[in-house]
Amino acid sequence: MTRTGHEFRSRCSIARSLEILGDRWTLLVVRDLMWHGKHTFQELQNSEERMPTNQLSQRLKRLMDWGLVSRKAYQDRPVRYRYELTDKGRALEPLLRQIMHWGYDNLGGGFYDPVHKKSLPAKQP
Amino acid sequence: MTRTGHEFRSRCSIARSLEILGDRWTLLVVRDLMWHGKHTFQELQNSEERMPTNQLSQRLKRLMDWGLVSRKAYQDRPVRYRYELTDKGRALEPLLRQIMHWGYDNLGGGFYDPVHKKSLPAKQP
DNA sequence: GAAGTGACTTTCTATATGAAAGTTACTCCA
DNA sequence: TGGAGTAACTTTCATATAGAAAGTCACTTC
Repeated sequence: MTRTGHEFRSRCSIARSLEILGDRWTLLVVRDLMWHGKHTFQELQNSEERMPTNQLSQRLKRLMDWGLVSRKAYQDRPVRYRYELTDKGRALEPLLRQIMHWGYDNLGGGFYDPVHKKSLPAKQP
Repeated sequence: MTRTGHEFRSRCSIARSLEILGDRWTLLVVRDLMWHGKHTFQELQNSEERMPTNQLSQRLKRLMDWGLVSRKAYQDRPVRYRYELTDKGRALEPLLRQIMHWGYDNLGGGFYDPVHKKSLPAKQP
């Protein structure tokens, strides 16, 4: 399913995925929606990495454009939104786990997210 | 294993991984080294996506800094290099497969790399 | 009526991206 | 002997994106 009006730079499905996911923030938003129970704009921007609000706004827009995230108003006057992953977004879970796994094994440990929220000892090479 | 002098922005292993891999090009270089038998500078920049040479140069440097790629001269006068994945780099294979898989399922098909080099029919949603 | 809250948007500077051309150190061929 | 070719970069430069900070809007609560 391609977004209307978008031309991919390549026929490779990895290159295509990277056009949407290939930056330092997008997958952190997905992580927070998937595992950390963060669903409002405020909650998302209060993550450890402190994403700038303009980027968060942009990324949420892009994720919605591509159908990975949807939102619905949880109140009117003023309208406020709750963001959630769609099926397409939830399908990123194995990918997220692989990234986490590689980082944990190869970049000196760190948090290992969905399993425990605490730090595990770094693997000794 | 952290690179000397580098401060990660977060303790999350996903955020850490994205500091190294989170852009539109890096994983394509890894893909080409891993599956497409491309090992020289020239071969790498002749990929379908036509990565600019300055970016390729930069990315190879970063990948070497982090120990995901190594190179050795395959000739002197003038010296020319052959790039290869290290174990740490090869450990990205499952991640690459997951990205490919997600893209294939969710972005209208495209090439499905290591298995066949030809296009498969797009999955109908 | 003043302060607070949530969800953004705007502004601004710095860094990164990408296209193109240039450089270096050769080899090969006429 | 000199001109063309080749591989691996580096440099230049215009444009785009990133990131910090402050501002806006539509309320609610004290």
